[in-house]
Amino acid sequence: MSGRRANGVTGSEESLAQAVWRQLLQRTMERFVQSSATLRDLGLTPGHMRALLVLEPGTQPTMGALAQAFHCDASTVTWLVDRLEERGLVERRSLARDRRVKAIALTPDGVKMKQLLEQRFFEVPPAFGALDRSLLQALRSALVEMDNDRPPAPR
Amino acid sequence: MSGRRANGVTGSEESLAQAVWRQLLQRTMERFVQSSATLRDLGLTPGHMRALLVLEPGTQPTMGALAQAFHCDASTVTWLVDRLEERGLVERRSLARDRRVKAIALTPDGVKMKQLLEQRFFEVPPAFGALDRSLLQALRSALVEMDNDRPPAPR
DNA sequence: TATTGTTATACTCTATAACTATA
DNA sequence: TATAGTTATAGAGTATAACAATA
Repeated sequence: MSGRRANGVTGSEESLAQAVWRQLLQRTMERFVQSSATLRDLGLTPGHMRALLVLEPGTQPTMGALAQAFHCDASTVTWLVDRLEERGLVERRSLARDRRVKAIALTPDGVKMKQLLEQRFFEVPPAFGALDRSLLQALRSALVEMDNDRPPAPR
Repeated sequence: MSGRRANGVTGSEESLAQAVWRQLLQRTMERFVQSSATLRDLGLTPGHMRALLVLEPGTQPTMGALAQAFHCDASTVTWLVDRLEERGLVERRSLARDRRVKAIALTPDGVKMKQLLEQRFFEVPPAFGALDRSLLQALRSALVEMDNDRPPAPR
């Protein structure tokens, strides 16, 4: 696996990028595992977290839009929003223009909880924060490119 | 949030690292979501994946060791290993020195499946592979440091 | 008596299908 | 008739407690 070539890139370069990317995925996976401890502290479930990360203050997506964002079934969103409402983190709002749809908005408590959660979840590891500015900028460009590479319909 | 300071680092530097780290976590989260499609292709569940990523060919951890690695209950490991055995990916081995413990080893099929899975899961995004060698090396050092920063007992 | 792993059981999360209320 | 969301129900995944085998 170490001497292989691809795209005209030499084997050793390929393998460096591969090793670093792998490490990156592994460190971030650990971050997710750690987040379960954070969640316990805040009295939240992974479902709560997922919702709080997607919902933005000032917006009020419909149940259907949330199902799309979460890549899950409509009934699952009903269940999840029930849990969030029980915790007082979101509220269902009926829209006058079409009384079938429900718009989901963060409550003030929900906004606070979201901030708390993001503060902890996205906390920058010291070693990463110490990286050179130029390196971070190059990395950011690459990340933007990766974002553009994504297929338009993420089903 | 943009003008805050920490550790004597100026606000704008702090905020660049923060933004890039956040992007990084978001890209890798997407990678996990994408992996569910890969899993479907391979006929595996997220549980299968988790196990295959942890198990190494040539090693045979005990059930208890797996429970620690997965941060889960002993009975959950029993259940998970049952699923893996049904698929022919692992086998339980009794140890002569202590006939209570079961050692879990990848079967030849399991090794193949692990390779296939890792090939796809750790596939390097082109934009990342195109980064400068020096940048990748700096990043690798930071990642190693992050690894060392981890608390020794990850409960 | 303590430890390793399993079984019985219950709870959470997720999906499918049938339903209610609007449109 | 079609659509947005809910309810009834079933299945996967996870945990707690009681258990069997071994130390």
